[in-house]
Amino acid sequence: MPNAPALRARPANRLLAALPPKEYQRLLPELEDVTLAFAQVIYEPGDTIRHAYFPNDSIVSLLAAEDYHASLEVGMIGNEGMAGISVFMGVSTSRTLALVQGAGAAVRMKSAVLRRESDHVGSFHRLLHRYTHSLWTQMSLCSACNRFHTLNARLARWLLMTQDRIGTDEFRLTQEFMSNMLGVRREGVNKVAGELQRGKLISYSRGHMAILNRAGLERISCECYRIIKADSDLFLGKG
Amino acid sequence: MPNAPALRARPANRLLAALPPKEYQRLLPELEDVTLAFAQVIYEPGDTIRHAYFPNDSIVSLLAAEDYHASLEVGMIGNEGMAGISVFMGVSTSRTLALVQGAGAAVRMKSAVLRRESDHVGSFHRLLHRYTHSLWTQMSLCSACNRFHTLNARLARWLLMTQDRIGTDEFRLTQEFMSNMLGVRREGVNKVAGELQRGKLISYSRGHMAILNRAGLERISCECYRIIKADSDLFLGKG
DNA sequence: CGCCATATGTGTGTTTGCGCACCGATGACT
DNA sequence: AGTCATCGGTGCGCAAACACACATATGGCG
Repeated sequence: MPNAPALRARPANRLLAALPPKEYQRLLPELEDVTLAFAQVIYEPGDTIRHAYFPNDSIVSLLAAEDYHASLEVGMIGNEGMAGISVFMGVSTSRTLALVQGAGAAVRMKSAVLRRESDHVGSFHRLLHRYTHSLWTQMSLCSACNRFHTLNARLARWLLMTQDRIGTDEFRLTQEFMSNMLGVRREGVNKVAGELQRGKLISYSRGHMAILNRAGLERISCECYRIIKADSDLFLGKG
Repeated sequence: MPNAPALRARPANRLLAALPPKEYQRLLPELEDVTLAFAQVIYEPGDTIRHAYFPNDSIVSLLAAEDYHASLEVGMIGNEGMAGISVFMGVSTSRTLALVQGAGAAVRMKSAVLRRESDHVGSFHRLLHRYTHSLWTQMSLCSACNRFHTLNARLARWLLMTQDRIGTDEFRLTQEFMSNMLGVRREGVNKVAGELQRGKLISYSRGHMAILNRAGLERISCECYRIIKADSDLFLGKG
């Protein structure tokens, strides 16, 4: 068992951490440590989903990709969740593009194992149901957010959500990348990111982003950030 | 059992119809016939979900409502599905606004019964999982559709989806209502609906809409319509 | 050190949809 | 038959974001 995190008493992934210790111990042999590289593609539309990924300090983004020049993030998955939830719902081919938005560590589990372990209504099953609902809520909120809120507010929200999941003040990120997530052009991101930088809320250069003033970003961001975070924390709290 | 559709051999709702006959017979005593009125509110954010609704020829829309003047449809539920899927996922309060977009018949089931009947991994459970995934796909596609496609194409898509679920060429529908679904102003709907009417694709007057040329609408609509329909039909076929 | 792919900054003109204001038409109800 | 709330049509100014076209900066690599 070369890559199994056998010595780790408590998982870094909060979804796994919400499992009863006994359940987690049972899953442990099936978990494999992996490192996710920036911009790595996890699933493409039509792909067979071979593994479910539980990020530790990495981030996986789910994208609805219209074509090469029009994509939009529909879900952000960090240590509060899992990528590959379709498998749990009985569908083993991906409908969305899943790619690594923040490099870092994750553990993964074979789809067959996920199916086996969630094929009866127990702690794991219930947890995945709750997580599905949480991601669902995130999706519908972001849908409205993308429609109604200014790019300013949305960028701030997105940066906050990213920082929450990656856990550090600095991370790799280009304007081009952000534009793909927010479904706008790079020039648009340039404009509002420039404003944030001049306001000393963030600082960036050649793909290196730093959050300087979280409180300031929270003020600029729309309510969506708070609501999504509250819902996410709630489901984990109630396990 | 006053309102039970006891004599109905096969259900009009395709989700229920996809159940093995034996399972359906077992659920039958728990199903209650209801008539849903146009614009009736099924759930509001924060509401406890008391029933799950299986439309026959009615339509329930799930809305993300920013405030009174900014709402957006995030899911459309007709005879292929069920409103109240949150209950299945273990959450009994609604996060979205669910309202009747097309008046008609439905059957409903108490939330407690839904929980009981889906609390083990059987046909019903698996079917609801697949439906959850289908609605999920619809949500993410529409999210991108709302972002990238013209109002023209989106209105055509929405009308087609509505007609598929309501089953007739004519139905009640105002521009104001459409604007709430599509997340745009009434004036915007007026503009493109006027074009469709002049092109003899639809005809409408004072809340009465008629589809005159389905094929024409399909040409104008974006691909999203076809993709969503294919995915929806697929999951029911594979039941 | 110099090159170059990558990342960022900026300008111009156009389109889409918003906000507001208002008019006209009509169906339902008294 | 008259009233009135509802529904539909339209014009105008504005803001956001688009498409396209460049200019500039810089880290990494030979």
